Amino acid sequence: MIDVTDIEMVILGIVEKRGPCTPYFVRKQFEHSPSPHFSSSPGSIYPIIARLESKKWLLGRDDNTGKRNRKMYRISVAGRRALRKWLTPPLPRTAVGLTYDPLRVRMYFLNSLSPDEMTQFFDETIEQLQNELDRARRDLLNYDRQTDGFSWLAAKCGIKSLEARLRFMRDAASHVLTECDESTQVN
Amino acid sequence: MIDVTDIEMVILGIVEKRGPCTPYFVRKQFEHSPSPHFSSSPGSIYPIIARLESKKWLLGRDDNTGKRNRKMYRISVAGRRALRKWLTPPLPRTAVGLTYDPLRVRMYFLNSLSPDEMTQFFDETIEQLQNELDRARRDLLNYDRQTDGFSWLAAKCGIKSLEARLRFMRDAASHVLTECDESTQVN
DNA sequence: ACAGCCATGTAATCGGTTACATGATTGG
DNA sequence: CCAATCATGTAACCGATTACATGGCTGT
Repeated sequence: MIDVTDIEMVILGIVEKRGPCTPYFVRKQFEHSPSPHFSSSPGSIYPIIARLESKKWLLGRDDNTGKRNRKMYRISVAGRRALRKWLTPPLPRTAVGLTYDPLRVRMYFLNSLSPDEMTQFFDETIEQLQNELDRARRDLLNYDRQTDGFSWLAAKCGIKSLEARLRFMRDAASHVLTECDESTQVN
Repeated sequence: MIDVTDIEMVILGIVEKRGPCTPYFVRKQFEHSPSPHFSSSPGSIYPIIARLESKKWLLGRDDNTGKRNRKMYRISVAGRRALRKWLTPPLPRTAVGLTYDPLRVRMYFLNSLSPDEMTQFFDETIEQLQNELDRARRDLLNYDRQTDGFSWLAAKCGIKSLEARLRFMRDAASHVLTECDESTQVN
């Protein structure tokens, strides 16, 4: 019985940030997001928007300006209040503390691999990370820092995070692999 | 219908890493983990261990050596194979790409706050981050780098990640707040 | 004509968690 | 003796996702 979920607040935030919009538009925002965390499928978005409407945080009305049958949603005062509450410290520890990192958790179990497989692990993930970083840097160019300052900032934050992981993996690779060399020499 | 979930592999990995153990022991590992991502409650752990047993990746047997009624689980050959497959590149994009960061996503919506509230946001989260970092650094001392190299490495990775986030938040704070000052002066 | 996008929604499922429930052992 | 910890498990729930289903509009 959690108060609010992150995906609820993200959807609410999108409507607040981009102004009144359709569920379809929200869906596209998720689809084009560089972060793959949330699904952009209709079955994921529509029920949550319905929930937000039942909480009276989003107000929906049928929009018949065009020919198409579509529904516009705008944020309510209560919705804005909920969003600001979610943004206001103190944030829950789960929001500030260690985030979940699938790479980190794999590293924890890496001694289940042979030295050769470890080498492969580091080589390939470093390359994949480099690709992700390149992509993120290209994405950053899509944001206009002047008009969309916080989108730019969040994107930059993602890049910094990827950079840190890449740096760590490079360091770890050289440490782990030289240690393996040493033990090979001893044997 | 996902092949395997991360929590399954983490439990499998713990049994592989620490040797045959009880569900209770696995539970305590989660409980004492610095990463709060997975729940350590019985209702979370026991069903997953049962699932792993039904997949024949874990083999359980009643252990009556002591007085207590407990069940020991060990990893099977197939289990070890599954674990190594999970660790072997190419990893899924979701494992290598941008991880979900509750702080980053909040930053994306930060223009919903007033300048004062933004200041508060940065000040308090920076302090919370510093606390988390201190805690993580203390935790690192519990790992013996020699005997438990990859546990140490993973912990270090978590620290590096926290450091990167803290650095970013400090930078962002000064940038955002000086910009606010400028617009105040202009008005 | 028809592919592809706009646009909306539902049903079934799935994985995980909370809350509940039980009892034995151990240390102070 | 009593609190804390060891130790196991189940039932109900919950939120999110996949897969399914429908139909109109648009550009080629």
